[in-house]
Amino acid sequence: MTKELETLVTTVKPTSYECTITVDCAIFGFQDNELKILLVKRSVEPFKDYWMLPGGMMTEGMTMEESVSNVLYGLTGINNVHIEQVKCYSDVDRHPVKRVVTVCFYALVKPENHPVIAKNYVSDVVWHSVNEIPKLGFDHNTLAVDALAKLRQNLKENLIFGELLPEKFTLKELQDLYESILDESLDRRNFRKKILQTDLLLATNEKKAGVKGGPELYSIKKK
Amino acid sequence: MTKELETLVTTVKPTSYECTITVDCAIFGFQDNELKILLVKRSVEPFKDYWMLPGGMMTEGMTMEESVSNVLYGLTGINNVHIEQVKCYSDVDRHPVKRVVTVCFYALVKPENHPVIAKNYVSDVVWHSVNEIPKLGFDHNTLAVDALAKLRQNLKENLIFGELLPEKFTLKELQDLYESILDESLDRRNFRKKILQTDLLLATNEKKAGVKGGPELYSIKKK
DNA sequence: TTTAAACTGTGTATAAATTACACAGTAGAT
DNA sequence: ATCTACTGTGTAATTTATACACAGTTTAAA
Repeated sequence: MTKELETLVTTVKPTSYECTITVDCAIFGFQDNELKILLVKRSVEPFKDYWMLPGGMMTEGMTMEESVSNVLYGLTGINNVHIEQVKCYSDVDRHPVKRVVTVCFYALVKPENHPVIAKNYVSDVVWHSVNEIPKLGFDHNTLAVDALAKLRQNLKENLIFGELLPEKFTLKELQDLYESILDESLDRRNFRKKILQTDLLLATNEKKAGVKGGPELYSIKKK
Repeated sequence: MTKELETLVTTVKPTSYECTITVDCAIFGFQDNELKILLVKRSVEPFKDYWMLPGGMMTEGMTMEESVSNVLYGLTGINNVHIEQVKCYSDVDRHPVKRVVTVCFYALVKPENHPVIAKNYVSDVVWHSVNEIPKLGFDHNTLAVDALAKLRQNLKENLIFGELLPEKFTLKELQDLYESILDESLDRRNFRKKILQTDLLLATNEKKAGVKGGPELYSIKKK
């Protein structure tokens, strides 16, 4: 009981208990008509040679969001990408070296535009299908599952598809993306109807070459 | 640029940067037919005499969830209450004394069963209507708004109403609760139809005394 | 104890949203 | 020139959500 009360009454002092905070990011990309997640292989202990979600420390003077942006920039060279917070994880033993609280985010990027680079404590980087994620280091399987669930939820609620497609895309490509993320197949006519009446897309009056039928190219309407 | 790369490559070491973490909790209760939120008045600087969400430090050896439970226990004496994580906040300057990252939760409790107590750095405690929350200390107005939004979302998606009602309640009481949380009025017959076909409720075959019409009492079905 | 007031409990018709489904036209490949 | 694989389009059927009224029960007041 004393312990509980102690927690409640302790206001923050310069000497208060401190703890390391990291950010981890589920980076999703759409490649070969499939939703992929970016995994990095760790070259140092603990969890040497395990695949993991890319992440890094939250450092002095930076918010978590800024820290995630830096992780993204370092791996893919991308800036200014939309990220979403997924959840915070604080199990006492989740990190073997010391106590580390982590906050998970997800981001959506276009793999083809941003070749990924392995460096420093990362020995390998790969775009991996979300359907068969291997055993990851730390508690990253949990983070990955939660991030994907959050992405699906956001897609259903808000029709957000961020940076996953090229600037100009056909409705078929968009539908493939949706089907891939939601892992279910959608009726073509109904999908088209629904997505067009949201007024989120702009017809470019260009047709995509190289594909039979000559489909219209759309872009995302800037509001 | 050097700073960005540095962030990415730094794996956690025993000497890694550390930061204080707090948990704050939007405690919702249903009282006088209205959704209330529990606010505490702070008796110490900074933000002396401001109303705030109750909160406390995340301490060594405890998860955030455990820390929140302790905050709840200290204020209301309740144990084992269902809590939901809302979001993590990491603005560098959100706390004037030192850098503090906070994670916000919400909890649902029955005010009548749990008289609240002001003690230690709290000089006053009050159940306050969610519709006119005053200027709170720190960034707690943001947390409160986000917590309420999350509660509404969860109510709509999952029909969760946790500990907000007594063990046995009438459909009218449940509807009042919904209307209060969602801040909109619902059709009585449609509400009844919808809630009964979810199969979440159990008719007790008892009637509530003291109210005209003699309404049936229901309880939440244990699954 | 009678009456009035306030509530409970119930079903159906209408509107809105979602789903299922087929064929003619166009571009690419042979 | 022809075949193939794709695009683009509308309507009917189903499901889901909404609107709405009256008879029965209990309490409170006369």
